[in-house]
Amino acid sequence: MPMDKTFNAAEAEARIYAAWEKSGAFKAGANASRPETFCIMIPPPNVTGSLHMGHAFNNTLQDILTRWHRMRGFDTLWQPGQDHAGIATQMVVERELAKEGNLSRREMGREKFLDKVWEWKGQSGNTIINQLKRLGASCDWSRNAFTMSGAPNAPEGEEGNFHDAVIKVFVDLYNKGFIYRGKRLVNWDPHFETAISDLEVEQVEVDGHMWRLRYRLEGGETFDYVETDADGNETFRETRDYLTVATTRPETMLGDTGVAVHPEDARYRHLIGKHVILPLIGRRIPIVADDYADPTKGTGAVKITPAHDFNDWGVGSRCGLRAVNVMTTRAGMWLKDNADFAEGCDSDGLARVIEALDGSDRYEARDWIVQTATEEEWLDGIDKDRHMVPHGDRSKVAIEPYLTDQWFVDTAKIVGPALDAVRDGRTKILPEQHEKVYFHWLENIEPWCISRQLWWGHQIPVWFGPYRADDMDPAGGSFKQFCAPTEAEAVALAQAYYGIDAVTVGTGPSGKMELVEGRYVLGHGATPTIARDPDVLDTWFSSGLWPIGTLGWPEETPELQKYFPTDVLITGFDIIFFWVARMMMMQLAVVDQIPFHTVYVHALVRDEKGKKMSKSLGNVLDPLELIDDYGADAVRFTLTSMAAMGRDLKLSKDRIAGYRNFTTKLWNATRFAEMNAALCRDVVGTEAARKPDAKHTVNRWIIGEVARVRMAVDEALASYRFNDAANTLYAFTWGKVCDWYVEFAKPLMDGDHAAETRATMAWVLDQAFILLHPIMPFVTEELWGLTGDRAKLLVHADWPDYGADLIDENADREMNWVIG
RNA sequence: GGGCGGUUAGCUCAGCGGUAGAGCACUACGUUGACAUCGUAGUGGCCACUGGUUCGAUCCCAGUACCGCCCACCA
Repeated sequence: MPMDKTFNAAEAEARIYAAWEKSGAFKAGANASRPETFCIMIPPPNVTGSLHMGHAFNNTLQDILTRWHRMRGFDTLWQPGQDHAGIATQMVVERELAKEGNLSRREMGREKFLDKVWEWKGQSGNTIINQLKRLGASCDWSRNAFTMSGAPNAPEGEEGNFHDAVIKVFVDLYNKGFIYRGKRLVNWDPHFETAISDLEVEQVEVDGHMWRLRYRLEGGETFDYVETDADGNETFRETRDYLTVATTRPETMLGDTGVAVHPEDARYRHLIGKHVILPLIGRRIPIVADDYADPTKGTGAVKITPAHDFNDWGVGSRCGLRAVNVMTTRAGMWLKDNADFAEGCDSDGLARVIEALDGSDRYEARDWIVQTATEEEWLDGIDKDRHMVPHGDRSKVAIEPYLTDQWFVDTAKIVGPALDAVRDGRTKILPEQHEKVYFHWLENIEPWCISRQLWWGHQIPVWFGPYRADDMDPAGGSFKQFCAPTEAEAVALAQAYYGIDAVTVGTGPSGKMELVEGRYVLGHGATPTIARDPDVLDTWFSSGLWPIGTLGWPEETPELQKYFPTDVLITGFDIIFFWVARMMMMQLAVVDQIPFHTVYVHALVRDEKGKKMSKSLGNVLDPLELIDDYGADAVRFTLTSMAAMGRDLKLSKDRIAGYRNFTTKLWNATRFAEMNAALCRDVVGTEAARKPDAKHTVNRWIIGEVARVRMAVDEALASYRFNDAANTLYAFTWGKVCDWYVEFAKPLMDGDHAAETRATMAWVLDQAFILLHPIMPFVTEELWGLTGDRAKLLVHADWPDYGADLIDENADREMNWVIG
């Protein structure tokens, strides 16, 4: 039965993928015939996720490298898995619960909610895996990993030890002094009510206002406000009894504890040390000198709100200003029962703002304050102002700098080795331009806030208890920390610390301290209770351990010994900081080895206008639809051909259609060979891997072309020039084999050269299938199966290594004369 | 404010110290026995601009313009 005229991708792909899996073709070490290993760690997609174009691109490149190495006989592992994605997943599940009219997260409580999340993961967690299979990804799915596997509340079927690895690393880094807890200003997401890291904040330019407020000097004092030009000539003079400050967030004035001016600013320096009276509440706040105040900006005088602004926090600590928090975790105003806030305020003013604003949203408070300032004439003016406002990257709401206790990784202490490894070339980042970005970020690294006020994640393995009498925290107020991998070990630490066995575990640390003979001791009869920190770790803390965690660390598994350090990490530049830099730091800190020797950073897949594809913009191309329409091979080949380093790629359907046609072209060249009994199965004595002994110029020429393309493809892939590999193969297959060789071969199918031509054609096509296989595995697999008895071998096809010795210069010359 | 990238055919993009390349689109012709998801032939470019290096620059260097991105911040 003759071949169909086209490759039926829709029918064949699922069948072929199932056959690959059934044969174990993707298992670690499959087809290994040499000692070298090759290992790629998949960037774990969110377990809530579904395949988008970026995944398709990223995984196509990984699959090409993986298949190429596997075919060459490397002991190969492409390690798959998913990330639990704390905020994203919690968000999705909460939304689902709301849709179904369930209890809210808080109503159902932590344990029940986590059960729901696991349930949800069980239902939809395989979505992305199945989608990756449709792409043709040759991962070893039997090793599929999950960043929450083995967590205490994980259900049946979620065994694994990733959780153990995460907890062990936390404990290790804690004991080494690389992790600490501190009260600091953090980026607070009022929607999710959690701290987030600097990286999870995105600056969004918004139309806003700059309001100028007048703060009266204490005691009705006046001064002459004088402006001068560059030459020192007076340009303006006015007697004032106030200072004007400017702000884009008037509601924060309730937390002001100072006004800063530059120490050299002639307009104000004589006022340093005096006080102004905060409108509304009458708080008396000092005028302080600090370089932060820039005489050229605004009015030169800056209101200082240490509890709600990062810069102001710095000024406050330099100048000894207290921090007054006036907001709730939902960014409403917190004024009632707020002792810090009430301190130093006049009682009438206090009562008034509490009445008007307590509990109200920050933006309502802003409006009220502006309106009141207008009515009471301490609003100096309003300017329209377009400025950047920090937003949560998930919640899309404006974040608030917020004063809380959080856990931090002291990144400065572990960043050195990660910098050195790239500086000395043990790890290369391609394209090189990204190394600069990597260096710049790491050289200026800030402490990493790793605690999140979420439920879905690895709970922080620290239990709090009261301080012992002879070990009081000099700062006071804090709790003794017991950091241990398990509750039992934490209790043991506590027992040792308190010197008694009767330590209980509760929901809040307790145990009374009493003053006895000048020393604090645990109260008579009171037994100390310790309680675990309810917070969880930043998702990236666990995914930062992906390379060792997926290979079984801390156990010395054979896979860990064999495949670590891994070889190449393929990822988009958008997570260099989130993930790559942290994997470098963490692997080096934990096992003192680089996680991979090469980082290939690819560009983003964008829409036709060059915008990042995103659901909210509605400009996404769905790779699965494209696979349905054009076949996985066409999608893969398109992405590969556009994968030039360092430049974003914009997808068009026309282009994909073009590469779908390419698969048809290859298919039909094979069909021609079939009609002429010029396939491997037809050619007696021809083993696909052996070059036929050809005499005719055309045959000698095409054999040389095959050798050339094999060398070019290897060279391209070895240097990660995926587009070169694809375009070389395209030009070879279509431009050389189909346009010229098949045409020249037609008349040779009868006559003296018939046998050698058939053998040559069979060999050429066979080689084309092999060389194309990493990029378009489905159609080549199908063709391979059709053309010979090698179907079962195909997945393990041996990659050829012939070279220049197959090139026949004389044949080249003759053919070039004909082809031109 | 700091940094990075881009500007090449109508469109999307490769490339490169020495007659400018691909795909798509377009034009004309073609039911040749692999393929109309095709074939043959063709149209189409001062390679952003200005200087410099060079025997020679689209390519290297400097600057300009516009576009895009990243980081930091604007009280």
